[in-house]
Amino acid sequence: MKKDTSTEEKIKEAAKTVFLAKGFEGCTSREIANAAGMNVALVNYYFRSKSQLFKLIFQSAVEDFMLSMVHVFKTEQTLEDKMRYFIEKEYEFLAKHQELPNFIINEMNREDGCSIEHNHLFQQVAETGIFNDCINEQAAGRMREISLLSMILLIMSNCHYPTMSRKLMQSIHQISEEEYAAQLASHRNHVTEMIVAYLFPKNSNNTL
Amino acid sequence: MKKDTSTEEKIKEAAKTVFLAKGFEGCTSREIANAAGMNVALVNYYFRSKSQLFKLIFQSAVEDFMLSMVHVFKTEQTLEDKMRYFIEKEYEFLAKHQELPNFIINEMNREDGCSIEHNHLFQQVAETGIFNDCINEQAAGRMREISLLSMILLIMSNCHYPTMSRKLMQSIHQISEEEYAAQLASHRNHVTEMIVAYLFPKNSNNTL
DNA sequence: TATTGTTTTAAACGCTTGTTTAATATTGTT
DNA sequence: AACAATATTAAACAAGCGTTTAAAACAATA
Repeated sequence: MKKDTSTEEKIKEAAKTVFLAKGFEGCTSREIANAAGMNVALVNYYFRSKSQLFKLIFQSAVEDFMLSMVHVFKTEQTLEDKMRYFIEKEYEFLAKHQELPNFIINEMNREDGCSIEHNHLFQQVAETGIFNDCINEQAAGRMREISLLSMILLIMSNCHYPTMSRKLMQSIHQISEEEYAAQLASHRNHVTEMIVAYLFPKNSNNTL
Repeated sequence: MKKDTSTEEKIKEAAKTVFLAKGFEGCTSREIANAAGMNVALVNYYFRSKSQLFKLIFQSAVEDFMLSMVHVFKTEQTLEDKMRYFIEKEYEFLAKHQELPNFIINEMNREDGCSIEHNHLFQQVAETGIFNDCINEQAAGRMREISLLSMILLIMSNCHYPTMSRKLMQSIHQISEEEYAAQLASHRNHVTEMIVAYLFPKNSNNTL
């Protein structure tokens, strides 16, 4: 039937690149078609509309995010080590997908923008048992009493924001892309130690 | 001469509201004109073009940000108290200007987007002596050795991201706007204690 | 009141947008 | 080889975009 499956896939890939870089309103259907080396009409032939194609890309972007989370939380380690490992992996992941956090947050803020189908994705994270682990450790007095929301916020703030604000920080500090990447690596250590020390006060060995 | 100065000002105010909510590409000249209760042509009559008007709004938004910073750093307190006070004021400020962080970061990432004129604004912050204070305290061993960039990143991450990700967090945790605002208030305390404890290890009295 | 300069308007400009159409090229099936 | 189904194309569509125009309304001055 299909002459070449790759046409549909090529458009999808091009769309992902363009949408992630510029957002829904920041690009055109023709731009996506050109990036895929295809005719404009093919975008709608395969995906009905620009919005529909965007929704597809958005959902898969959210999934990418969640799965990178799930992978870490499934490992067998102490909760503290999971946190350390998670932050490490998150920084690695974000180095490869710089635009992702901004992309998702922008889209959620846009009117008529996409939203995430809550049940399916969040359940996967919950199934790793990470939240129960936290509650148990808190009950045992080995972890600071803190809401799940605050804990997630602490971690995501310190992982995502440094990536999202790259251009802003480069501008403020007048440094190159490479220098900032290097700074990020050392910042990751600060973030890890700071968060772990705060969440697990008794274990922490504060070294100046 | 001018029949009513408020026409120009009304357009500017409407533009600020609309641009902050939707970004440059997310709105139209007509939308701004309508929000101001004016004719489309008047936007270009007073501001030459959509882009020129946007640049004006952008610069004033960046200035708002910087000035709220400068105000805090000018106070007479210990460095640690300045940090506490700064985080407090930043949360207050962001509660009133929720869209600001996202607005600035998006604009800096957009191609052909605005950039901040570095010298003028950053110098004002530097003139408060905050950076010298840090260097001095570090030299005296009262503050952790950490780059200025990392310090700024720590603070901004934990202040800005919780505001920027409001919609995302509401969606993940299935909570209302009011509930999230309440959570933010308690999160601010965690952030303050965590950062202060990390930056000033000797002074910190970790209470679980 | 007549004249000037400024402010506001409705309409139009050329261009780009997302989407559709209708014709053509390509493939798979018999 | 002939036919049907799919894939691809160039062209067109109406709608919306930022911007300009040229005329009208208004205010100030003399």
